Amino acid sequence: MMMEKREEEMEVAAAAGVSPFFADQIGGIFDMAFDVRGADKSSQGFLELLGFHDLPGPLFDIPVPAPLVDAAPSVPPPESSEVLNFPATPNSSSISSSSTEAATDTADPAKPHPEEEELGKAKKTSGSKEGIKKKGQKRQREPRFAFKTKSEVDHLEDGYRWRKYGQKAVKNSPFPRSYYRCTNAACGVKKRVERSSEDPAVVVTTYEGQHNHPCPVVPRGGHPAPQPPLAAEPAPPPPGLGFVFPSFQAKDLHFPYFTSYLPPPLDFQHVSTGIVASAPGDRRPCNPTADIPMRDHGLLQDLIPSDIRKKEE
DNA sequence: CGAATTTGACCAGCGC
DNA sequence: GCGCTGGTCAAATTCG
Repeated sequence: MMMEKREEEMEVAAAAGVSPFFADQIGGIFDMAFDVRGADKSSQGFLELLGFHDLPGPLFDIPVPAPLVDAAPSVPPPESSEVLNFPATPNSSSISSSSTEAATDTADPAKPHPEEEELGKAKKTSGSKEGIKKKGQKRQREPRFAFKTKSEVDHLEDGYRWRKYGQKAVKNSPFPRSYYRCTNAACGVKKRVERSSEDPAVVVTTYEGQHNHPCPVVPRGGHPAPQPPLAAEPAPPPPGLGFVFPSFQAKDLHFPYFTSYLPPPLDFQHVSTGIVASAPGDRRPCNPTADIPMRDHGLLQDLIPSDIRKKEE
């Protein structure tokens, strides 16, 4: 319906914004964008939103021969941004992202804070744990962003543990949409996973909210991801999604045109082997790669490399 | 036995 | 107001 419409629009816009960079600069391997509406763009970069606060230099240098998921149009949508994304799970070969529903305007002073929303989240049945939403108050949404991944598995490993709490059939799609919530009781992050009706091989994952805790990082069915040496210096859980790259080494990854941000959540162990946190010390639990001094350009800094920004300026 | 998943029901929001 | 769809709950079921 309308939500669907909106989502479609967002996705299109996302795809549109991506291509120029990805298609030309990295062979069109990745094609993604994030919807960070609702986030404070002026003070919080996308990576920060994700939990990537201190990212190291050139991030990735992944020889990814995989095909791209989406073709890339050209005019970047005004409100969507693009960010790298990577194959995450075994079988995933390529990724693309798309912004999704507008995370409702957190800018609107009249509307409650995301946190408030959590509390006020309407629970139909009275006595809900989550509280009761005030009447007439629109449901507030956390900033969201989505990305597409060409993968055989629906649920991509991102280092966090998720509990599935629902599944719904999606209109105009033969594939159901699954709803997951972070298993950390204090963490309200959610994510939706669905397959693209257009390309069944493509999994669309939409994250909503930010993790407020360190990631458990214990990739399913595998060796625990090499955790950064945090023991001596436990990093506080970043107010971001805190996506994880359980087992990849930043130096092994390099994306010339996207050196100031990291891609979202994904398990790189199947993309690049032998990967380890690139540097000890100041590392967050879920983003072993981290150290890139980031200037505050708001969302822009996360999306467009400085040299590109200069050109555009 | 606890945790995770499945699944039907219910509610909110939106367009008509 | 009605119908449709997305999103969430929670009981039942399955899994480890």
